[in-house]
Amino acid sequence: MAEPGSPDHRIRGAAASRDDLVPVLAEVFREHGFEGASLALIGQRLGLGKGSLYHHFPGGKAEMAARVLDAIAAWFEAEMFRPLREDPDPARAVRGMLTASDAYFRSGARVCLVGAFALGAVRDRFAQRIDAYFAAWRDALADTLARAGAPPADALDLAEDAVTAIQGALVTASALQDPALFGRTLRRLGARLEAAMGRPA
Amino acid sequence: MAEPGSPDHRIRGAAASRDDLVPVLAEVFREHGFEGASLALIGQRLGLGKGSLYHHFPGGKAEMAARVLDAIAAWFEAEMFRPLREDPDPARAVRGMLTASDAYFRSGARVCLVGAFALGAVRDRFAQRIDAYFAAWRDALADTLARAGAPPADALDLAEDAVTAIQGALVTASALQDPALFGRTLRRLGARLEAAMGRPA
DNA sequence: GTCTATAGAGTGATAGAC
DNA sequence: GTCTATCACTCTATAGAC
Repeated sequence: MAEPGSPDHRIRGAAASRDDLVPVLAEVFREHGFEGASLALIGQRLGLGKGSLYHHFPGGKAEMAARVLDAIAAWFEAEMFRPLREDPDPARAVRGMLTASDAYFRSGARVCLVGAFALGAVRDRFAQRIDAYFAAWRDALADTLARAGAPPADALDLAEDAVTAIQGALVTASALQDPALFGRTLRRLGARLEAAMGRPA
Repeated sequence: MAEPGSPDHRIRGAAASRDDLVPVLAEVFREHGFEGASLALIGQRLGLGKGSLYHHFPGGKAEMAARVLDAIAAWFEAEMFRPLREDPDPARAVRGMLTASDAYFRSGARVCLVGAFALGAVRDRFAQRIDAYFAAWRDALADTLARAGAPPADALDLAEDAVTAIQGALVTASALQDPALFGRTLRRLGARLEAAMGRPA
C-alpha cells in the first residue's frame, strides 16, 4: 500500500490502494444500494477479482460499506461541518454550505448514500454512522444559524428544516428525473435561512 | 381467486385473494426494499409457499412490486389528490392533505415506498409509476394552492416544496429514528402554505 | 525469503423462476 | 418442491518489489 502522499510507483495500472477504491465503491452503493451491489458488480467496477476485494476489505461487503460511510463522514466534517462551525462570518458559512451541497450532490444528479441507506432494513447495520451523519449536519448548522443571529429557539428547527429539505430534494429529483429541482429547493431554502438570519428577533 | 365482491367462500382461513395480499406485500417492500425483499421472506410474511406466490403473481417479484405501486397510486388518488382537486374549500383541502399524510405515514414511523424505490437502480424498473406518483401529488397540490389564492407563479413552486419536505422528513426521521421529526416538518410546512394562501399577492 | 496485491476455482447457502 | 443461477465468501496460488 502506497504511503499517503508518496509518489505513484505503480507499475502497470494495477495495485490500487484502498483509498483509491473507496470513492468508486461509494458510487456503486449509491447506484445500486447495499443489497443491490453484488460482489460481482463491485469487482467489475473496481477492476478487481474477488481475492483482491477480500485482500483490501477482509470484512467483505459490510466493511466496504463501512469504509464508504467513514469516508463520507470525513468529507462532510472537513468540507461542510467544520467550516460551518469555524467561519467567523456565519452568514457566509451558511451560504457556503448550500454551495457545497450543490457541488457534492452534483446539482441533484447524485443521490445521498446515507439517506438511501437510512430507508429500509440496511439502516440497522449502520445505524450509528447514519445517525451521526444527520445529527452532525443538523447541529453544525444550528450552531452557525444561532451565531448568525437566528433566535436560539428557532436555530435547531431551521437546521432540521434545511437538512430535511435537501434530503427530500434528492429523493424527489431522482424520482422525477429532474435534477433542476434540487437547485430550486436550495434557492427556496436559502431564502428561508437568510430571512431567519436577517431578522434576529 | 375470489371475484371482486363475491361472498367469501374460503373454507379454512386460507385462500387469501390477491387484494388481501398487496397491503402486506407493501409493508415488506417498505421494510426491506425491492432487492432486500426475498421470495422466502415474502412467502413467510404472507403465509404462502412459492407456488402460491406465483399463482397470485405470475410475473414474480416484479409483478408484486407493480401491484403494490398501483395500490398506492389508487389510495393517494382517492384519499389525497381527488379531495385536493374537488374540495370547494381549498384551504381546508390543503390542511386535509397534511392530516392525511400524517396518518398515512404513521406520524413518521412509516417510510414512503415510492421514495425508497426512487433512490437507486430499482427506479428504472418502475420509472413510469414513480414519476406519475410524484407528479400527481405536486400538480394536485399546486392546483389547490392556486384556487386558495396563492400567486399562480408560486403555486407550483410551493407544491414542489411541500412534496419535497414530506419526503425529506421521512428520510431524516428514519435516519435519526425520530418519528416526531415528521410532525415538526408538517407543522413548519403548514405554516408556509397558510402564509402563501393568506397573502394572495 | 517477505510482503503486497493479484486472480480464480470452489464452498454451501440462497436467490428467483417455474 | 425443483430447478439453475447467483449470492457472499474461503482458499490456494502466483506475480513482482524489496
